[in-house]
Formats: sequence, C-alpha cells, structure tokens
Amino acid sequence: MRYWLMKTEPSVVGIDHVLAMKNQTVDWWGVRNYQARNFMRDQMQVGDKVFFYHSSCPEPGIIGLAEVVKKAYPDRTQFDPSSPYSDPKATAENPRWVNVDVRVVKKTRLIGLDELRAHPELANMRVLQRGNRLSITPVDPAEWKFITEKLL
DNA sequence: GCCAACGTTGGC
DNA sequence: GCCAACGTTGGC
Repeated sequence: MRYWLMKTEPSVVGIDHVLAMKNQTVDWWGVRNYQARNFMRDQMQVGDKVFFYHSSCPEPGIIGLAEVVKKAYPDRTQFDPSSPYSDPKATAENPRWVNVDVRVVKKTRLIGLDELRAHPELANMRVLQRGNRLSITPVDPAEWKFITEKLL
C-alpha cells in the first residue's frame, strides 16, 4: 500500500463537494501531466491512502484524508469536445488520460503550508519543494505517520 | 496580478 | 535530439 498527496482546486472540486457526492467518491478527472498520470495508471491501487490537498486558493494545505477506491480507467473528460480537458488526440481505442476514483474518508482541520514547512520531519515532502507543480505526489510512510499521528 | 519554475511544442 | 518559445501551475 502506498501513500499519496493529491491536489485539487476547491473552486472546482473541493472536499465539501466530494463529501456531498454519492459514497463521498469522485473520479479524479482533469490530470493532464504525464508524470501524475503515470502514478495513477501504474502505481495506484485500491486501498492506497491519500492526503486531500486544496491548492490555488486562499488557504492551501491538507484538508482531509481519502483513499483510492477504484483503479485507473480512462478519464471521461478527454472525449468531451465541450470540455476544456478535451484531447483531440485521445480515442476510445487509445485513451491518453486516466483517473482513479477517490473516496474522502474524513475532512480534517486545515494543515496549511506554513505549518507543514515548520516541521523538519516533513522537509522532504514533494509538495513543499520549491517550484513543485506536480498535482499528484508520493508521500513517504514516515511522513504520513507523522502528519496523521502528530498533527491531526 | 505577478512571476518563478518547469512541462510541452515544434522548427530545425 | 536540441532548444527557444510558449503555456501552465500555484504560492504569494
């Protein structure tokens, strides 16, 4: 089992939106970065644990715990010509983009970037690195343990 | 809105 | 395969 951090913009799909969905589960559509896609396609398994992270918003940070509940399958938005995520090079036979399904386990207090940065134990987290833009990043088991046991 | 960082595109 | 131009991300 692996641990991940997945970013989402709360103005598009925030944790409260997902909590209001059926089974508190969302298909993680819209990833258009190959490295992030490959994490979903090649490494994510049902049961993997996820930090739910709000980005591009007034208070960026971890806001919940979630888990992977369905393995990667083609992202529906790539086939939708009206979607900004449409990809004309993607076909049903050769989909280019995939997503997993993610279920929110619980909403937590907000652990903001400043707070995360304040702990030396978390200094190597990808999301804290300068210039980091990757929307899905692996989380070290020790980092998961520290955050869930010491900060929450 | 700014801008640093970095990914993608496309001409050569 | 190089790399300049361009586009996007995301904190501030």
